[in-house]
Amino acid sequence: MRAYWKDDPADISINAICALAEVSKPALYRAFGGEDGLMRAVLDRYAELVLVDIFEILARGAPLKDTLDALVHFTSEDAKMATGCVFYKMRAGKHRLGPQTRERVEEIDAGAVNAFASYLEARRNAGDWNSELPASKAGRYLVEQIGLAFAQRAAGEDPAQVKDTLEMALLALERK
Amino acid sequence: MRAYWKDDPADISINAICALAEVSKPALYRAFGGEDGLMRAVLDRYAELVLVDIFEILARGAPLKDTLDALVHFTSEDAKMATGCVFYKMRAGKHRLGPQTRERVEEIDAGAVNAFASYLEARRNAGDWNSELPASKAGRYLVEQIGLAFAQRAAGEDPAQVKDTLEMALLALERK
DNA sequence: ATAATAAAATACCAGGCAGTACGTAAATAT
DNA sequence: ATATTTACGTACTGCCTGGTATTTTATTAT
Repeated sequence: MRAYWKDDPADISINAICALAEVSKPALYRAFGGEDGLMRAVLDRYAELVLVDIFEILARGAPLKDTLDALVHFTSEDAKMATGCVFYKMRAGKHRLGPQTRERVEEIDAGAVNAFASYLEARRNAGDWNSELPASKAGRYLVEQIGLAFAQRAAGEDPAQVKDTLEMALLALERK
Repeated sequence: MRAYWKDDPADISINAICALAEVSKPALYRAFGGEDGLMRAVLDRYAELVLVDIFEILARGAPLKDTLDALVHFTSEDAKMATGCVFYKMRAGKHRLGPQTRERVEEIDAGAVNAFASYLEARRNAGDWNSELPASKAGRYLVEQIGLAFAQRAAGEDPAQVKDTLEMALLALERK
């Protein structure tokens, strides 16, 4: 997971992972079945270890501004996300994934859109979000913009600039 | 160029290109020196064949709304961009590029930010763009958002959805 | 027509990849 | 204590990669 996190999953070979983990290759194959199984397992672990933080931010049910601030901070400033996000890295190279990993990526993607949409809908009912935008469209938009920010971080861009871009993009939620 | 355009440059081998172009491998090496030289040459050709259209849109000096509409249409609806943009594909996998191609990518990137910024500055002077945003920051923002849209197209997302996302993102230019 | 030269392709190189056959060592069963 | 099973790593497979040495083909000079 750490290797996939620091580098691009597409650039890390099974051989390299075995060396890093000090595990024999057959041991890895016995445990995970193959590269697809390993990546799927990594993604599952990453989801419950890291992505859960994002869902937790939404679950607080805080006012829109606070929530967006927290998301912006987590995405563009949190030190542990300095090399980007495993989920979004895999999503960016979706066509290279095996079937198991790909399916899991799509599940998480859909789940994230949904979680954002539900949160926004709740804020709309709370009178906190005044927009004619369908919540589902806004949820999709959030997922994409956060993905862009993580891609920028993974590319080594200045966190301040990543933050600028993301904050600008999120202005669209308050409009229309 | 067509191969890099349809697929991800990182997924197209020199061997595959030689087969597609019906050219022997040494012939390709004589002409371009290597993979880096080939990609750089492709990028140059692509710039004068396709990217020029974007710069041409800006050069018209049309009102902001018209220009943004044209950019949105070109990015999210133009049929020839259905598989994304060679430049942005290379930029997305920058760490995998050779030195020549990488340098050219960075030049084009900087040039694009500049062209957008200059255009916006001109529209500000024309009283057409009322924003406190520094033009350079807005230029960077535009480059990133167009990149996101092309990445979505390359991933096969519904053009209508790509358009939605990009149009939402561009609202940020009118705000603040 | 033949010899020298230039151009171009075949066939190869080392290295890395995902994945596995197989021999060996450890643990369990009798 | 011995036989059987289970776990495990070495060493290998076939394949593909970017890049090139060598041979063959075409052209030019004599």
